[in-house]
Amino acid sequence: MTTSKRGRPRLTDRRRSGATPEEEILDAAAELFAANGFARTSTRAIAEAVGVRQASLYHHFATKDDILDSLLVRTVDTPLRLAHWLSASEHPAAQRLWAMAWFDAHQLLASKWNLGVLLQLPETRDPKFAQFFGKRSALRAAYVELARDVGGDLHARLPFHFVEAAIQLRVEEARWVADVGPAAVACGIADSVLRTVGYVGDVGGVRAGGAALLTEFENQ
Amino acid sequence: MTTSKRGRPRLTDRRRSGATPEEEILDAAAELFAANGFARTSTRAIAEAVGVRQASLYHHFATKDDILDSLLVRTVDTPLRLAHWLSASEHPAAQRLWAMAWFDAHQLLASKWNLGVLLQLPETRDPKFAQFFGKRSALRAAYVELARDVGGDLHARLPFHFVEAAIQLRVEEARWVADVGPAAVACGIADSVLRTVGYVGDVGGVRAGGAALLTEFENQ
DNA sequence: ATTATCTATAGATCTATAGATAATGC
DNA sequence: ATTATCTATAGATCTATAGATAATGC
Repeated sequence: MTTSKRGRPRLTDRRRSGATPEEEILDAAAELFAANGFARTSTRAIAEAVGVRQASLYHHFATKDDILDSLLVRTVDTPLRLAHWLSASEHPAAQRLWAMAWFDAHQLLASKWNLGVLLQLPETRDPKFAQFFGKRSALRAAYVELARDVGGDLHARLPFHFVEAAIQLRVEEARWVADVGPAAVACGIADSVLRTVGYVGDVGGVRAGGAALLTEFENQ
Repeated sequence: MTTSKRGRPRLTDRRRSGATPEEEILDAAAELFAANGFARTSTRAIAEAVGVRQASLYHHFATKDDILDSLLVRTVDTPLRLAHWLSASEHPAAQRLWAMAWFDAHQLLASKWNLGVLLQLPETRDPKFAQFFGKRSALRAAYVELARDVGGDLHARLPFHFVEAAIQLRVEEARWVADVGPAAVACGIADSVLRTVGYVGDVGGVRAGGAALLTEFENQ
């Protein structure tokens, strides 16, 4: 809570959320990268948003790329943990897929900044970000696995990308998302994903089961 | 066919497809913007891909932004024409929505370069590209209209963004898209879109009707 | 002594402009 | 004369490094 007072004092008071300088920098970078992209966000702009001099960032991150790397890994880590947890669970496949889709879509829609857009930045394809890339591939594979458990091979590659449509929804349908709420939008996406893979039963029961799964996951 | 020989000769032979220098530049820029993003593609890199000196681009385009602008407008123009044509047609709503989704997804998946990624670049949100933005909004609105004609308000905002999931499919599932083919993937997306808006009837007939609509459009 | 900041700047870009040049067309 | 290219470069970045400085901690 009380920030350490070691080191030369800053010229400006703290203004960013984040307990450590690293977290302040990541918070500022997340906002700016999501709004303007990586290449168009200068280290100077990040430093200004934090309230330090440009060169001071380099005490905490070796390069600008390292800042993006930290953000990318954070974005994919939680959904991937859920995917692993679900694949070990014994619940009906439809409930597991619904839970995965809802949780992921909801995180994309409701996180503080629209970090999802980072996933679509061209910079992200650089082999430099190998750790992130591996985790993202694992998440994609988990979606395909879940989809097959529900509906066989039918359209099994689509759910992952339909869920990530939430990213553009948040950019282009911001008003609507705010009006009906991220939870309702995530619910619509998860329902659609079930229909996409050919699930024809009642969705109401799946929703309830899926929601219960997520509560269990968060208390685990 | 025979390229004009006016002006000082180039140092290098022509190597890019495109009948005019403008089209050569757009082709090179499309490839590079789609692969590396706008900000990370320098005018020098575009010029090298064309086979001219960096400054020579400026005889044809006033700024780098103008190159992107031309590409953006092209990308959205054809789908928007189809949307207008469909809204004037009398065919069943499900066929019209299916045709729109298939055509748009197919263009995104099968165009020479993955121009769709341009739509998601952060640069695209700049008010500078107002003409493009207006056309894109019109296309989005047309999708919502079609979706409502099929299934009422249920998830009417989703189809447009599910179709654009084709962009990421082409980036991240390139192998699969190549294997099953753009037409089949577009078909899967269009089917899913129908299910998303609550269509529960047989899809086979809708496909045939939708395909017939598209033939009619292309011969119109 | 250690730490986190600061100031200053090197070196590498990158966009766009100015003006010269080498063709064709009239 | 007109056109499409070329060469050269101004001016504005931007990232990362070097080294000074002002706190705390031991």
